[in-house]
Amino acid sequence: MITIDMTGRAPIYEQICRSICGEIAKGVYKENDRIPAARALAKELGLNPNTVAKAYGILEREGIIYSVAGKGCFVAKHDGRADRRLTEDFEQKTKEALAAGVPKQTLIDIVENAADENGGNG
Amino acid sequence: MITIDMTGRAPIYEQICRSICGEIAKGVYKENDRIPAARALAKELGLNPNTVAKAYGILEREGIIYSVAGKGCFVAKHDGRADRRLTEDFEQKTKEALAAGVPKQTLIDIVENAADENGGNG
Amino acid sequence: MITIDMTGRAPIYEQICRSICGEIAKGVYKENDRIPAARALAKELGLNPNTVAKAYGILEREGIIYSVAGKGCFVAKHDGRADRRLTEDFEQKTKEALAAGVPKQTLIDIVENAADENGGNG
Amino acid sequence: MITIDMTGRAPIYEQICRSICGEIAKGVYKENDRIPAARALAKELGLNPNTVAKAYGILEREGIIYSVAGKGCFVAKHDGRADRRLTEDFEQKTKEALAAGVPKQTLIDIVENAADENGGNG
DNA sequence: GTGGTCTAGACCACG
DNA sequence: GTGGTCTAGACCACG
Repeated sequence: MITIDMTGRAPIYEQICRSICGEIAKGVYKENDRIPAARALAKELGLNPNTVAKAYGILEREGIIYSVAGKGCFVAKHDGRADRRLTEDFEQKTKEALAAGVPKQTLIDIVENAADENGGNG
Repeated sequence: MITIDMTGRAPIYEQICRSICGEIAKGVYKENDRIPAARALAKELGLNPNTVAKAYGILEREGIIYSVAGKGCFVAKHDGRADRRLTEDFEQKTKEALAAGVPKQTLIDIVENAADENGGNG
Repeated sequence: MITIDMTGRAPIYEQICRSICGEIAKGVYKENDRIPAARALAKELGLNPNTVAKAYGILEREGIIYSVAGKGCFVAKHDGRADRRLTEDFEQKTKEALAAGVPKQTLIDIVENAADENGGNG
Repeated sequence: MITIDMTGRAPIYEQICRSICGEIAKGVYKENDRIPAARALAKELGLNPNTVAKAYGILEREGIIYSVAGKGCFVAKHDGRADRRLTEDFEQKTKEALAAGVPKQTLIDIVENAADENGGNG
């Protein structure tokens, strides 16, 4: 399920990238699975087709998906890239918080609390 | 020590806001302490005075500092706002990662590793 | 209708903020309605675009509006923030007057008289 | 009792003006009473003497006090000017709120609530 | 000297 | 076209 938050501060194309990586990481989209056609997804989400195309182009350049002319886009061989993409921002913000002097334990507490609210997953 | 990462994606004024909040959280700047003059800080960092002024204006509107006409800007009464500002982004990214299906433990491992690299603080 | 009093002592950007909150409070701008483009409004009011941008930036940071890249600014979910903004100064001045020893009834009389002059609204 | 809020947004000289008008309105300073010497008041409040001098100059120009060379400043004949000064800002903010569409009754409620908190005076 | 405001003009990301 | 950011430079109130 690809969802977009129009009110969010993250660019839409970036949200699409992450959303697709999330599905790959969760195993919803497996290796060599076809992902939704760019135009169909754009229509479904009410987005400009160029925006979805941009997201797919980025994922292809990153080696997370590959495109076959006239066939569509497919999930590339798994090597952790999709998973890493989901934690990149988190890692960046972790470093920033630590650099600002926030104690490690404070961050872990935040993760624990958020996980509890999220339904005890993990 | 207020520092700016010109290569970073965060706006300069936002980095200034966070940097000052970090100093407040660490106790470097205490209640009613004067923070650096906007123009002096701009000169020191090689920035336009308006950029620093924007940061100070935001911090004042948020109640983290207050300005006294002709005197400068000072740290307002402590109430955790400065500390919260430092972990807001981290919390947001934590939620996004969890929502994307990243296991809690993966996030904690990232925090632990980053803390080690950061000098074992925490 | 967004209007500015150039002779007033309130900063222009603050007048814009309040004016927009007034339209929201009156229901002229409803949830998810688009507010005027910053540049168009600046042109209409004879202001520098930056001044309007400052107002919009403040309203967004306060959660009263949200911006969508390339689309414009929109009214955020209603939660009374816009309404509160319109009476904040009044409340502050009320407290100051009472603290200075002005009787409550004197203030109410002033409100009644002003309302009559304003066209008997209320 | 003349008091100043250094963290406040109102200029110090204006706070002095109002504070003295408040004492006059309350009858603490009566007609022809001598008000505190500018230099003494500045020392007591930790202010620049020029700031107090500016406030006294304004009150004299407004006819609220009069100065006698070598003797000091004294309360002028009562004619409501001091009282009006205390409600001027309130009246201004009342008009602004009404113009923004705030119902009269909302303002009266705010006055009532503030008066209750202020100790039921009025 | 200090911060607050505004104009002018430029560049950028996003869609 | 839209808002977001930044530089440059000016003027003002305040003390």
